[in-house]
Amino acid sequence: MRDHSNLQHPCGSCAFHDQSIWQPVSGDALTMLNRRFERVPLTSGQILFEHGEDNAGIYCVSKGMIGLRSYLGDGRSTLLRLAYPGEIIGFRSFMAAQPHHTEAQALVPSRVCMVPRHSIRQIMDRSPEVIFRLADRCIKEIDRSHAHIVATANHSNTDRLAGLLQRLMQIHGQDCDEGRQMRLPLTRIDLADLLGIRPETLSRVLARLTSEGRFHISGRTVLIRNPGSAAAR
Amino acid sequence: MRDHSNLQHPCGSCAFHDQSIWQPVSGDALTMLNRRFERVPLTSGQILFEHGEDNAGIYCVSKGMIGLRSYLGDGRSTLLRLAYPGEIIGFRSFMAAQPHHTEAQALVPSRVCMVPRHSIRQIMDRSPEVIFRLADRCIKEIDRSHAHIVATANHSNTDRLAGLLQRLMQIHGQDCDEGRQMRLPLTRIDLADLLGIRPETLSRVLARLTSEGRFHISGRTVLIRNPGSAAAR
DNA sequence: CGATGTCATTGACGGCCGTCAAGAACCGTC
DNA sequence: GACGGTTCTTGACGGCCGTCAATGACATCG
Repeated sequence: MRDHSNLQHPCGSCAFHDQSIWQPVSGDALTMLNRRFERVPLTSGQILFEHGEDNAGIYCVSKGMIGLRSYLGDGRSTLLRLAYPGEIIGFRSFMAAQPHHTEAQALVPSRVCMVPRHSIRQIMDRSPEVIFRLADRCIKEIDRSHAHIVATANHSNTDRLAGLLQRLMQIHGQDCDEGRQMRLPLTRIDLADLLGIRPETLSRVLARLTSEGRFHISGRTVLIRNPGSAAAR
Repeated sequence: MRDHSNLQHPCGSCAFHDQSIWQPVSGDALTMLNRRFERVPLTSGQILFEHGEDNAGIYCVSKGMIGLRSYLGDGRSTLLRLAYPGEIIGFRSFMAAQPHHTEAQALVPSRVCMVPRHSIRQIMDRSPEVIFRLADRCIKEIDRSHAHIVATANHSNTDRLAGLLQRLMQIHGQDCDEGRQMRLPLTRIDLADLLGIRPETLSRVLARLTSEGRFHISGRTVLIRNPGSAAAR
């Protein structure tokens, strides 16, 4: 449709290209996006941004897994949620025009794609559709939070942990002779944070799941035999 | 600045007029807003919209208190949050262009101001600033959810209930000889939902707070003596 | 006024969770 | 391979929570 249509889109190589918030960008804005777009590799454990830091832009996870933590006044932190490829992080801080309220850390070797804050405004002016894609991600975040509240109120910690392991297994696991196996990408403390319980309790819930035969857990190795049943509970 | 400047703004009579998402509307859009803007009184217990219903527009609470519930498949529901004057509801469904995922119910006699869905798009086209105000409310909702997760992970139910009662007391209470008093605007079941516990447990936590002397609770009547200390905990 | 249904409290009981503390397993580095 | 630090597990214990069940309080309606 335009004379810029032969320009390559920076998200073009991503599997979730269609879902990218930058997908609607074209024309002049696409040229700008290509110039300012930056791929950032992250080692396991590396901090992408810290609590209190000024917003540098919006990040889209393209590989790996990013953990978002909330820091309390006294230095303690709570893992709030995990972000996977296709998800964007840093948008809360960007939209509120405030410093980050959370810390982002790569929990496995990862890569994110960053678009600087100043460029985003210009891109949005030329491609307003981006705003609605961004709003859509906000909605998803709200839905996720609501689902979390409802799950907390209606399911036992055991069942919620089983569901969490199931989801992690889908993403991080690989099939083997006995079923499906993975190396847990999270510490016990982080797992406990996601459920809102203490690490000691988490150890006991894990032991319970193992003794019930639902999972076989040893250290960071998790195995599910007979992955026939797809439903989590 | 414009020849429409003598037009009255429909939110003008609200105390939180400055914060209204419609505050930036002016000119032609203000005329349209005035024509489509509708004040809806609600009796206590009245349902504003139901789960599964199509979105009719965005509502702004102008008086009273609205409860937002999530319905599960089996008919059980969970009170997710309370909305007070100045807060908007129905925006999730509006922005996602989906039917409502929650049910809104007036928990005390209330009034909301509604702007129909079709008009909002036209108003937004003329006053794009409204979009950013709407986004700001999304951010607030996300922040609220994050604070909820952190509080659940780091505070006992007793302390969280004390904090909730304190906040309710600020809004619904009135000073009396002995301190500050209110009639609880929530059933035990709804209070329990907000904390993610069972009604029976809530009764016991309330009894605990009373026996500790932090509150004096009898039925729906709650009293705090010596309201000197302002902090919740 | 009595009937009815909802809301709220209380008791008993088992089990789960939080806390403290000690020890085991795992990891990196040297 | 030894070391030190972190992570993880386990035990003991008190207390809180979920469940079931029964009772009491309250409002509404006929």
